[in-house]
Amino acid sequence: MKKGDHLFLVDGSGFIFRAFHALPPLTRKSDGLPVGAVSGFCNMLWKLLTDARDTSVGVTPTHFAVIFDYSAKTFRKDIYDAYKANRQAPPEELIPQFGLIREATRAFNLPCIETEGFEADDIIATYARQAEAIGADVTVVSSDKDLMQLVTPMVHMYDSMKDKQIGIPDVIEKWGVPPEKMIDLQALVGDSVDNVPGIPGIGPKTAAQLLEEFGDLDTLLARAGEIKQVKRRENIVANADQARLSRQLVSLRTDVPLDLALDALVLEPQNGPKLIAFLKAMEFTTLTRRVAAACDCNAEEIEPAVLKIEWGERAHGPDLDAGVPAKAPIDTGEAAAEAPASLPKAAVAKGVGGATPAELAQARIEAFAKAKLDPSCYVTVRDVEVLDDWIRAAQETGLVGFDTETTSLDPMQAELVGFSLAIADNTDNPTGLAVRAAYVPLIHKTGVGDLLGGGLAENQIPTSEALARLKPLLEDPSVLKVAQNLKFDYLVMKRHGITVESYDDTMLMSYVLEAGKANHGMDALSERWLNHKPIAFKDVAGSGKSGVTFDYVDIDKATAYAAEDADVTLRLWMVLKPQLAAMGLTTVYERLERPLVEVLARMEERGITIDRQILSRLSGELAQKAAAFEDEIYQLAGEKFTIGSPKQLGDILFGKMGLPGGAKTKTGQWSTSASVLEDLAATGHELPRKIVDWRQLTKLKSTYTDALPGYVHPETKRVHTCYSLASTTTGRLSSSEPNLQNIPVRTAEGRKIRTAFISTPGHKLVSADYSQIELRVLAHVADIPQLRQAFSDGIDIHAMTASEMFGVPVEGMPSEVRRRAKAINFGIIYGISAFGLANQLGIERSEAGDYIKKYFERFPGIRDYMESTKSFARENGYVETIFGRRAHYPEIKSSNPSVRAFNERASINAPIQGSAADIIRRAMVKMEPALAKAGLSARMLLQVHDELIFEVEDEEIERTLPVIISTMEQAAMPAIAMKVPLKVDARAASNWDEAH
DNA sequence: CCCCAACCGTA
DNA sequence: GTACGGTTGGGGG
Repeated sequence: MKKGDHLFLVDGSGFIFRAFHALPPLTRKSDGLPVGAVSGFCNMLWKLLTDARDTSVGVTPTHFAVIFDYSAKTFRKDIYDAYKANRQAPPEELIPQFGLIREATRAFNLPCIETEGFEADDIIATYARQAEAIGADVTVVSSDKDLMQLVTPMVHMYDSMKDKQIGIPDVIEKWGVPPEKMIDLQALVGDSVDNVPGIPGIGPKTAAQLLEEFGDLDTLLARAGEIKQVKRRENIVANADQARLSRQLVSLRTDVPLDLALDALVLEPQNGPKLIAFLKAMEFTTLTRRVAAACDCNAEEIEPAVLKIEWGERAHGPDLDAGVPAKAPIDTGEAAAEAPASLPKAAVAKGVGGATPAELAQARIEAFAKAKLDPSCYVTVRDVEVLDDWIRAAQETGLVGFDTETTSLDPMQAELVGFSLAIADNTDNPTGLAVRAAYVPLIHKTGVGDLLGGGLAENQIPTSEALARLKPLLEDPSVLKVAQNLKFDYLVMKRHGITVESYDDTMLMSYVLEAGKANHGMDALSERWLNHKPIAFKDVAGSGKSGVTFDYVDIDKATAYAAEDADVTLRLWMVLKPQLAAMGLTTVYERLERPLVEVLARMEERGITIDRQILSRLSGELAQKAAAFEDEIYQLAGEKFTIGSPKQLGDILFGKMGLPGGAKTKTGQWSTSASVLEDLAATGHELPRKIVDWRQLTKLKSTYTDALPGYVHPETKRVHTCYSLASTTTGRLSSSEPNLQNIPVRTAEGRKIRTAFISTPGHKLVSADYSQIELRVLAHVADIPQLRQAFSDGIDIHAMTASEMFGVPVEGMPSEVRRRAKAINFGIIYGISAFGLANQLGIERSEAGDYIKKYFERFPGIRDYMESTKSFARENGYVETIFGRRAHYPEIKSSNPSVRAFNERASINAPIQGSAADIIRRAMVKMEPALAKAGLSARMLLQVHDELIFEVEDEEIERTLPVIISTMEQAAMPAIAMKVPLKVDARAASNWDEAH
């Protein structure tokens, strides 16, 4: 930006309120979505962008941005708790328009800006002052008096509804003071809407008169005694502090940290088709025609955009990513990763009667708790014509419950046995909801006892033919597929060449709503929400020795089971979806859960190569070493026994040999845990040490070197772990079959197992891990100055802690001192207790208590964070991550002190662990588009909580590392601007041990 | 055959 | 002190 340029800053949030009240007849789209303010906004933008010269502004913009309020929580709230406290929730019709106006802004190819902790006005002030300093002209598109303090000879305001420019004389005319005195005037007058107190009995006229007389607020307050009017004098003297506070509240900040520099606001040419697609979706016919004419496009040929905002959604809580700047500093692929699915029309356009989202959700809950499932609506589909009818019905409804039946719970091994579809005929009237469902058997066999090996049962559509019909439905972005634990079905279908597009997952919805509170399995959800106990799998397929795979289940029984599953899933969606909106959790679901389904599915499908030879050699070595220990152990014990049995071992150690017992287990047995054995070893006994070593060797052998080869897939020859998206309270993933998130790394012996995880020829494994992400998150959420500083400066965080606490200089610090500080730092993350810290460090509990006290003295903000987190948890029963994910702790108020304390520690930990989990989730969602955009072929294989592992072609490694690193480091953006930088270390090698 | 307790691998 | 999953031994049915 240079002198003579002209910057337009639009107050987006202000516009919505103003337009809403100024345009009385409520404008609605055909489905009932209210769009009056959006319409006014679009017309205004178009006018300013095309012929600002013909308005009273009289100049053409060179730079342009639209600014929004981020959320109600700003620094002003910290100064004055009551700030904007009595502002009531925006009217129902307004709510969806906040998101739509952001979408409109992006459709106009304009940057859409908001910053956490600041109001739009502060951002506008900051940009305006920066531009002015360069010598550029500024037009603030708003008529809000709060912005009038910004007016100077270079900065004008513009009231777009009255087409009136506002300059210095206009401010004086309206308020009786020049712009630079607006702050003092507002401080005296106050603002009842925003709850700025001001001084009672003083309105604009009196304030202007007083400022005229005394010059400014400070002088006025200092010389208030000179005021003749008794009442007025008393009021001013009594409320001087209130006036000073008010001045603070109304003063706009001009030092807001900005993600986009002024230069990035340069006006870009319009993207005609993109804008037209949006305008068509909004049904703004006049403006669509105008835009089409101006950019020489044929509007007929352009499909309406799929709106990401639906009526009834996002009632609370902002979409943290709503303000993704059109020109993000780093292209994170955010747009590509955005929610593909939208509610089908039939399910959307209701609730226009004015019910709140919470009321809608409650009505659904009640309706579905009463509605009965009707198995007479379940059919078996045995020919293609009938299947086509079902698929056509699903296309028309735009919404279908979907479930696969297979021979295995492992999606990489499972054979597709059949699938089911559920269709709701009258979603507009949930009380009278009728769901019909079909099961399509594909490869069911004849009777189990059939000695001929169970040939195919008759009258089943051939798999290839059925899938050819199903594929267009599953891949149709305009039909929403609803499944329970979709990742499974997604992978099964993917292996048959079908990529499911547009989906929702009821398991993930439940997880977002109730993590920590409830089980998210389908049967439990059904009992909870539908008052219906579904047929148990073991009742149709048996279990254990008498169990069969689903292809041996009788088709009638299979239909009853499978059709019911699809029915239940669809009903659960009807109940859960409105709750997401009502609870303000739609964004968490759409940004952090749903997109991961396919990202994880692809990771699982890729798998990773392990070198079985290395493992088998290791296994032999471990067996030999363990055998040697066994001999010595029997010798020392004086008899043979089952070393692996804690009970028998306890008898030997604490009975026969008479060693002093340490801790007890919860069943009252003497504990034989490693720490107890280490303590005994330290007192000079030989046996305990050998037991510890034996345990390590046998653990490595049984859990890793022996077990891993069994997971190698017979065809791909790779190991395909299964990630669970919904099994932790905090938001972390978990990995199983095999668990690749607990491969040893701490001991040299254990690390050898990592050398068996290898890259394919011509490739390397790249491991990229966040450095100290949880401590960084802590520094961010608790806002600890020393921690923030240390991370910004790249200082050793544990040494810094030690130095703060013990006064030891970082240079030449004894390692023991640092070790203690490190244990304390970890303890803090885990919701520290003196007991736990003492245990960890092997010190007295009183000494550990002293450390904690000292720590809190040096870092009082941490204590504040812990206390406020606990009281939040007690009050609400849950805690939140920085992205709004909830973790529930229903037992936080338990009368059992140890249960209560445990829940308190967990709720202190959850926002930290969970925010870190959210950050890496975001990185994973952004990663594939980022790599694709850079033209790289790297494949993401594994996630280990703070680490991502990729397989990268040798020639691409140098170009890939920076993309991976920056995607991970920027993952919180733009939803959250972290107060500390995130740091990622990455390296490449031919095996996981060397890469890590 | 199923489930639990104890133990231990990871972040 | 947080969050997981896997293996083993051992008890109950």
